[in-house]
Amino acid sequence: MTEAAEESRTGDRASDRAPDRAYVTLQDVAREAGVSLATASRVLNGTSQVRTDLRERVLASAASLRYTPNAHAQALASASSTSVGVICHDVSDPYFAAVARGVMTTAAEHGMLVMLASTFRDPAREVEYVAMLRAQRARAILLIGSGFEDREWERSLGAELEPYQRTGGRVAVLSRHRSLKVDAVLPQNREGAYELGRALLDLGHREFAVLTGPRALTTVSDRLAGFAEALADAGVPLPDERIVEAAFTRDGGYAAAAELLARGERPTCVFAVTDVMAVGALTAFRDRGVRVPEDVSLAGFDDIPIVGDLTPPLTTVALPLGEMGERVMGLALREPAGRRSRIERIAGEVVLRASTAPPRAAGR
Amino acid sequence: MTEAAEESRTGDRASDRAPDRAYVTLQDVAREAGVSLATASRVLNGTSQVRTDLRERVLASAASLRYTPNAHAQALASASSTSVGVICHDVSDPYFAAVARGVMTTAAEHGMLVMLASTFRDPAREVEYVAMLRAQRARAILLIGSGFEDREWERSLGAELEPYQRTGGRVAVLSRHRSLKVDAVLPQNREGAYELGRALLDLGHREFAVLTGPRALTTVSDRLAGFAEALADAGVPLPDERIVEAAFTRDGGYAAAAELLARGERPTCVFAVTDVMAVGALTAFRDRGVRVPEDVSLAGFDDIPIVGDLTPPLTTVALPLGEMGERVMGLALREPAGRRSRIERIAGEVVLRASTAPPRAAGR
DNA sequence: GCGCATTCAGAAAGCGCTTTCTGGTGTACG
DNA sequence: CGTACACCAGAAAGCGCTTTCTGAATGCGC
Repeated sequence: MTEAAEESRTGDRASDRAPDRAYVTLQDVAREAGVSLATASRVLNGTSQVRTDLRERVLASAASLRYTPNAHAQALASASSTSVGVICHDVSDPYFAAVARGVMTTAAEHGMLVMLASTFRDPAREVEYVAMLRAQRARAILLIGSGFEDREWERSLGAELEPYQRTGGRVAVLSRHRSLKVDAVLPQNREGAYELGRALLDLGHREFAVLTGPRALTTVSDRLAGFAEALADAGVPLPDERIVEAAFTRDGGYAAAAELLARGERPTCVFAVTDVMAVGALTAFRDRGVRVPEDVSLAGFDDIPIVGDLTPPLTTVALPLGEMGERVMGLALREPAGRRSRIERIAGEVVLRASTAPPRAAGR
Repeated sequence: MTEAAEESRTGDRASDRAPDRAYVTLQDVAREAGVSLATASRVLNGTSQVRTDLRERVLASAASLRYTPNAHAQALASASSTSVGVICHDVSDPYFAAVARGVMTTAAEHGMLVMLASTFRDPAREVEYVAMLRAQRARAILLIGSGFEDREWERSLGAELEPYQRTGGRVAVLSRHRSLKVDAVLPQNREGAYELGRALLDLGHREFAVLTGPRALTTVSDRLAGFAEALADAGVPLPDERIVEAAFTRDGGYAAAAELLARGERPTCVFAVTDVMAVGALTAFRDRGVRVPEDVSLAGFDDIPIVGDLTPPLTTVALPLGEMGERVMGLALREPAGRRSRIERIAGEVVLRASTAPPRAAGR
């Protein structure tokens, strides 16, 4: 308190009334308005009625002092926070970027701030971020991006999430996470892939290959299973050597396509489990003089914004990415309805574009 | 304190020792370890020496109770926060996504959480977000994305930022913001565009058009100025009707290219001020049967990851987007060196790809 | 006109931490 | 053997808010 004296001393030559160093606190506002702390708080939060003249004095002094409440103090005192956490694999992946856009739109509508974390596909980091977001008392935690089918990982993630939920935290996921009892938005990966398979069969293809990411990712295994099922139902084989596994990225797609050609495989149609991988595959084919769709048809999954601008535009299974983000955020923000976790299924729609065509008569 | 009794009462039938409803607090850890609050805090933060046996007891009970510190309480008590705010126009724009990736990498290295806000190019929202981040006592605020050349906006943004900085907040920007006294990472837009212009002139082009975003964006005006200067230096005209302004997005690029053709203009070379616009333009040309580069050469700016996968791959001015994100985050985290704002300039490098070629002899 | 319900402002008790300040040991030194 | 000094654990004072609790006015009914 001796400092207060000093402050006004040094301050009398400084700018008008701005405290030279420290933040403006609610206390300052109350003092300037000549009311108590409690009253100032009530006015600013509209918590309860306050006589009009006091009300206006508080508002005026808050404005003139450029008061900003300390969100940490508010969070601490009211045990509620105004931010949500979102964990994804990589913001720069167009799939996540599109979903994140939807998430942020809905968050903004609710006045929420989004804390975004990228795990760069490191499961350990995912668990770590959950802990950080828990520490921040995030209102909700959103897990965007495929789960891993890995017992140990599920266990440690669950161990972080469970106490968080028990103390009132909301959790919602996009994509399937086995064994996580949480609200979820589930793109119908299996069904979408099945229908894509059907559509490609209808075009006349019988020689398929698949470029895939790590099968431990639920998204990968679901899409793979759906596609394989479509072929199986039609009695069309999908030999193991026609399934090439690589990183779940553009470069992975490039590498997988290159590997496929290097193996001497010449399918008439290639399915990349994500558009991002398909983009890489497309370039790999181009670099090696394999024309799409004349020499090989190519299809992806997701309908990320760029695929319509590729040459040729990519056949894919369209998912409403932005809407998915909005819905998962919405789920997390809405009051939980009882003990059961809510599930929202999102259907994918096969969109045939110029990257797929009937196979050439000779089959090459 | 009467509750404590009740708690152990209700707790004796419940799960092992987990408090049924509330968070585990440092108090709980201290009690379980049989030490004082202060000691527990010191152990967990390594603030000062603590006798080994006490140390271990604290660590053990923290682990067994799955204690997570309340970040708000920490922030309040220590007046320092562990999160930084990032404001961009739109996460789903590949340019921002790439920069954001770099930002998050560096943030993660420093154990910082990133609060990401998208303004969707609404200046008012930008100011609003600064206020929110100020309330959150973010360690630093990063403004990613072009500034506006708009006096009123600058004034109100400055009014939010100034008190924030005065109370110890760091601010760093990517792109030029007139009149903001802050640390900055500045891509050399003008110089890059100048050199791109030179390179295109060297290919033999003399008939140019430019597809541009709103000129109030500093990034746009800088690139436009640099490009125009290169042409002027070579005595090549750039008539107004060859400059088409549209939204700063992929769709804007599409619309601008369509408009250019609709005007009956037939330049031999088109410069889109960003790759994102160039992507749209490329599709517009394709849709209208204008071949790139046979009928018209097309160049962009930024070198976003996708452009190498387009057909044809796009000539552009490459910027190290990820690195730019890392550097702006680094600037914000590093101790300010005196009163002066630090500037880091980032040079762009012209990358000629297949989307540009010498003009056809006849000039169409 | 008096008692009681009803408003509404202020006092004060936390929220869960960090960080002084205080005081009790143990060791080294005169 | 007593004093000085480290060293380190605990007590307690906040950090800036929200929210109960308290109490002083006011308005109303009978």
